[in-house]
Amino acid sequence: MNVTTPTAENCLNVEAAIKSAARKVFLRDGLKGARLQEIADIAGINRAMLHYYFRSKENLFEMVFKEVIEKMYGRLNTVLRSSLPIREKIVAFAENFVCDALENPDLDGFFINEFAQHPELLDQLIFCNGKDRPMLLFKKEIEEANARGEIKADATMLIMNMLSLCAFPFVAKNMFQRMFSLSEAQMEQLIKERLTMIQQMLLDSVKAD
Amino acid sequence: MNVTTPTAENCLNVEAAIKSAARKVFLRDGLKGARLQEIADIAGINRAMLHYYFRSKENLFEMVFKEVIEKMYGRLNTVLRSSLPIREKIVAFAENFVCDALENPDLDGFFINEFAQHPELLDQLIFCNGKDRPMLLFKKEIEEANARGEIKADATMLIMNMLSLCAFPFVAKNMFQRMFSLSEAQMEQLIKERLTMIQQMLLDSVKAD
DNA sequence: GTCTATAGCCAGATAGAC
DNA sequence: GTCTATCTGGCTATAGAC
Repeated sequence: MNVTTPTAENCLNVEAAIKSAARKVFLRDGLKGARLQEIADIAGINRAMLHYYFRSKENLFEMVFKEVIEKMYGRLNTVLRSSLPIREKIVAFAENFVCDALENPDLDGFFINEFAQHPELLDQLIFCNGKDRPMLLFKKEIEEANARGEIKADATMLIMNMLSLCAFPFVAKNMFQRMFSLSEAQMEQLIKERLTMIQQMLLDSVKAD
Repeated sequence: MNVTTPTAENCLNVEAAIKSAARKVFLRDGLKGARLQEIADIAGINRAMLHYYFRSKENLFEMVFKEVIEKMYGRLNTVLRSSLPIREKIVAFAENFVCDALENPDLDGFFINEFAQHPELLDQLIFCNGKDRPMLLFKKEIEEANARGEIKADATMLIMNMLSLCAFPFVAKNMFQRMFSLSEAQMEQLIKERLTMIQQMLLDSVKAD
């Protein structure tokens, strides 16, 4: 390989570096909190280059955010579109959600915060892009399983409980770590052990009795 | 009453107006997101006056934040320091937490976010002020109830579950409302109905079986 | 494509008249 | 105590040389 840096290739490298850096910083600090200087530093370029490749901060953010949404859809759909029976789907969802979140610990907090701060932006991305909405499909499926008498649960509440139990420890990770003086590793261990318990809680909560 | 505005009284009024305005804006937008201009507008004064009464933005924030912490301690201690038996304490905690959160819907999200963004600031306020830590006392109480065989539950996990089920719907309020197309009133109604269910889930989760 | 320099904006903080 | 005017700094964005 020659070192005469072909333009197109360079371009891809730089773009990839920027996107990677931007994802890191935006996920940690949010739209308002992120600084272009830091993204440029991490990507190994200067601020002017950021504007050359992506016109504006919001542009860059939107791109990162869309990727995060895609990732979320991906991990949700893997389970929710499967043909598992309802109980196993609940268990698989929790497993899937928690394991993915362990790999991207900032993701849930980022999502919740940006949603709270920029509802208008997120509306478009989530509801107006022609995609199905995994959670609404799942809600329907729960209602059908109810009608068939397989489970007994209010669909909206069940989904709320699933997301609460799965996501909150990540959203409030800092708080819990300090509250109980847990190291990073201990916290991760705890969340892994907790998975079995919350799966059981969720199953118990839909038992027709 | 004369209208010749006694200084001291005026001072109190202005200070109270500022604190009230600051609480509103900081709770909604966080430390970084809040604008002094808006706080001044709501308090009916100009920015210069803010700096006259409170030296800096961070000063003002700290005051508001301390009040929020006090409020939290208040609502937690009411239940956690009571002499209720452990099961009833769990039920009462959930009821207390949810009802208080309904009255201050921004509070939980504010707390979680600021905690995530400024851990250093919060350490001092929470752990170094000579107060007891309600949650740690409660953890101990759970462990003792376990030792006596009254319940069977890991203390840390139980507390995580309690906080997750109680707080997450408020933290992710926006998301849930849009996900299920719920109005403000519907969301409030849902959370009220949900209370009984999460109390039952928590009780089920500590049943010694 | 890459850089330096700078424009332009906005927010927090301060000076100083009244 | 209250106001207007201004300073200062940080950040996004752009102009223009190379």
